[in-house]
Parts: sequence; structure tokens; C-alpha cells
Amino acid sequence: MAVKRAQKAEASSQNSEEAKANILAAASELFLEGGVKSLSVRAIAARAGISTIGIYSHFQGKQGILDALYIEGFELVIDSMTVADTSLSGRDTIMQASAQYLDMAENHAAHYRLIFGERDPGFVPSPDAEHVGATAFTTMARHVAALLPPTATRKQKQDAAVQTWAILHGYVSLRQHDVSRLVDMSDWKAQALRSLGVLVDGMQGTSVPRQGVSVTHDC
Amino acid sequence: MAVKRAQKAEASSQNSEEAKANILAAASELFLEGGVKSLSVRAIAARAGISTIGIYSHFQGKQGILDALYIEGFELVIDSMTVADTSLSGRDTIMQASAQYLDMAENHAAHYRLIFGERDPGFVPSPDAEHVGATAFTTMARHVAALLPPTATRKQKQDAAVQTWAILHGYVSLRQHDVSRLVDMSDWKAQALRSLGVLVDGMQGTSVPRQGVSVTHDC
DNA sequence: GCCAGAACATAACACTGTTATGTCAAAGAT
DNA sequence: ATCTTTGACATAACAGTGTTATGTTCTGGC
Repeated sequence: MAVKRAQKAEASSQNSEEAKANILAAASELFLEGGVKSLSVRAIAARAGISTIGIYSHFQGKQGILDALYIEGFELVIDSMTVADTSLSGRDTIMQASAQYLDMAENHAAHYRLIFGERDPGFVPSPDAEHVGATAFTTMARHVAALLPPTATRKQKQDAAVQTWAILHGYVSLRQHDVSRLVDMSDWKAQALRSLGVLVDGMQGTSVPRQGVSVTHDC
Repeated sequence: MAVKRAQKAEASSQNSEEAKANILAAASELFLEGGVKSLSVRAIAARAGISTIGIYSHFQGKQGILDALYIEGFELVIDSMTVADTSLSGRDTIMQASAQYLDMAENHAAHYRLIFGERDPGFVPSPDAEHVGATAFTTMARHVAALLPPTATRKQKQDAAVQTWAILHGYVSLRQHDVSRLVDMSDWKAQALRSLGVLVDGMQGTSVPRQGVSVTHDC
């Protein structure tokens, strides 16, 4: 019988969805103000103007809140990687998407840390959240695949995408770490893009890089 | 007067140091078993066979415990980056140190996550802990600096060190993330070293890389 | 009208880090 | 030798956390 009610639930879901959006907005605010450590169930409920139990009625407790913010963060990632200008070359498309990625990481540091770094101990993303993460990776992989020759295998394309993401995320993560205060990283985004350029050019070079350690230039 | 007592404190420090080591061992065990989320003051005290207040007598509460583990982690990093064989070339030295770094990240995933990722919300490393982190970076910077021409500026050497660490850490961090389950990253360490090789060769190339986006091979 | 079911509130439970209070032994000062 | 201080230790408490059991209100379908 609960199945039949589900359709009715949608009818009265204007209020419910509104409440959910309300809670999520309150959680987002608190999250941006002070990170995960100031994200308490009671604080969210208080700011949303409801009782603590409301978090458990509309979400599955704190896990649900974190999950929603996790998805929010990955949607920011996806947005940052879509480039409108279709007239660009494959290489310039990647560079443009990467520049936007770095800007996003800088402007939404809290969300970035939530999905990649400082996360509540014991939090595991839900299947839905992981799906959004997969979409983000697919977007990246599509950009990179357009750069490789059509003869490239699926694994080669994936490896190239991982390589691209690794250098970008490496710079972002290092930048957010304490050690970054030791050195001058004021131009870190330009540095990251320069490093990415070197790697991208390496991808487009000899189709299959050799396994060995010593890679000598054939100049 | 408390200053005079400090010397006596060392005389009776056999017990005190012993207790500190005991507590730290218990904390390390719990940490390796279940990460930061199973690191509670009471659990540590129980395993060390003392009362909870002991954590506050010998350390400064949980912050002190996390700090000690943080330092422990960075000492693992430093150890991993020292290479004994001095007969290697500059390039091979970096590759060797990096391989050891990746192995360390794999074998001590918990410590790595503590210093670079999943850390307790609100935890800030102490000055001592940051000093150890700085030492780790210096070690890396020294390896990379040996590779550049002596005419390289201090900033160029630092940038090269950051670049090296970014690609290594990028792969490690991506590997530890949930999205890594989407793709085959079984050979991630070889991939990381290959990417690093490309970047290192780029460093040794034309002394000052151009700012522009398009880097054409002069072959 | 009636009643299932959702939303809500109050209060409690079990846990967390931290600290106030008190006890006890050891070491320096008189 | 006695007094005093200092540190380690234990018990208990406090304020906070996520979560849930219980009770209440309200709405929508029969």
C-alpha cells in the first residue's frame, strides 16, 4: 500500500520539496561558513527553522546532508569542465576546461575539500553520489579522448584522463595544504596549466609510450 | 621555580617517556585499525591501560595525539624520499625517490590520509608538526634542484619541486578516492612514474619554458 | 466521520572531547 | 624530619555530537 501512496506523495511534495530545499540551503550556508566541523544536525535544523528530527524526515540524517553537499560539489566540477566554445581545437578545449577547473577549486574550496579531502570521518558517498562522480570523470575522459588518435584503446584514453586529473588535482590539493605556505604559489594556476601542457603534448607524441624508466628524446 | 624543576623532570622521565610511548603506540594501533573515526580519547586510554586524563597529562588532549601521528606520517614521507645510492644520476635519483614515495603512500595509507586528506575537522598542525612538513618539502626540493642547471633561480627550483610533488600526490590522492574504482588503476604507480618522467624531461629541456600555451617540440 | 501516514516536537540515549575536583606519591625547601 | 609543591592519576561531571523512541498534530483517501 505504501507503493500506492508514493504517487500521492508527489502531489503534496510541493511542501516537502520546499522543506528539503530549505534544509539544504541552511546546510550549505553553514558549510560555507565553517566547513564540516560547523555542520551539526541541530545547527542546520535551527537555521532552517525546524526541529532536529526534520533532518531525519527529509534526509537520512547527517549522512544525507553530506551526500547532498557531495553531489552539489561534483556538479560544480562537471559545470567547470564543460566548455561552450566548440570551435576550439582539442588541445585548447582541454586547457580551457582545466583553467575553469582550477578556478572552481579556488572559488569553491569548501566543496572541493568535501569531495576530495577533509570529509567527515565515517562518511561514505551513496550510490547516487558516486554516480555523479562517475559522470564528472566521464566528462573529463571525453575531452581527453578527443585528443588521442582514434586508434587509442579504451585503457589508453582512461589513463590519459587519469593523468590529466592527477596533475590538476595534485596542484589544487597541494595548494590547499599547509605546506603551500612555505613556498610562493601565487601563480599556482599558471604553473598547473603549464605542467598540464607538457603532459598533453606528451600524449600526442609517440602513440604508445614505452614502459621503461629511461625515456630519451629522439631528437 | 618551575624552570628549575624542569631538569628534575628529566630525571624521572623514564617513566613519563615510557608512558608517552605507550599511549602513542595504542593510538597508532587504533588509528591503523579504523582511521581517525575510531581514535577516541577514551579508547586510546583504555588500550594504554590508563585513565582518560592521562591523555591530557602526557599530551595536550586529542590535538596532541593527532599531532604526534601527523609528525609520524611526515617522517614516513621523509624516509621514503631519501635514497641511499649516491652513484645514481640526478634523474634516476628523483625517479627512485618517487617510486619509494608511491610505495610509502600505498603501504601507509592511513598516515598519508591523515596528513593530506581525511583529517579530523578542526585539527590544525602545531608549529612542530609544520616544521617536519617543511623538512619533507626541503628534501624533495633538494633532489629536484640537483637536476636543474646551476643558473636556475630559487623560484624555478621551488616550482619544479612543487610540480614533482603535485603529480605524485595527484596520483596518490586520486587512487585513494572513490572515483578510482571506476577505472583500472592497477598499474597506477607505473603511470605516475611515467608522467613524472615526462615532466622531469621537460624541466631539463629548454632552460626557461615559455609562458605561452602552445609548446611545440623543436625536433 | 474515520483512520493511515507523514511531519513535527520533546526528550532521551550513547557517545564525543574536555575539565573541575580530589587523592596519592615523590622530591625540594626549611 | 616536617612541610610544601608538583606531577600523575582517577572519578565524575559538563557541553556538545548523531540518533532514536515516544507522543502529538495535521492532512488526504475511504
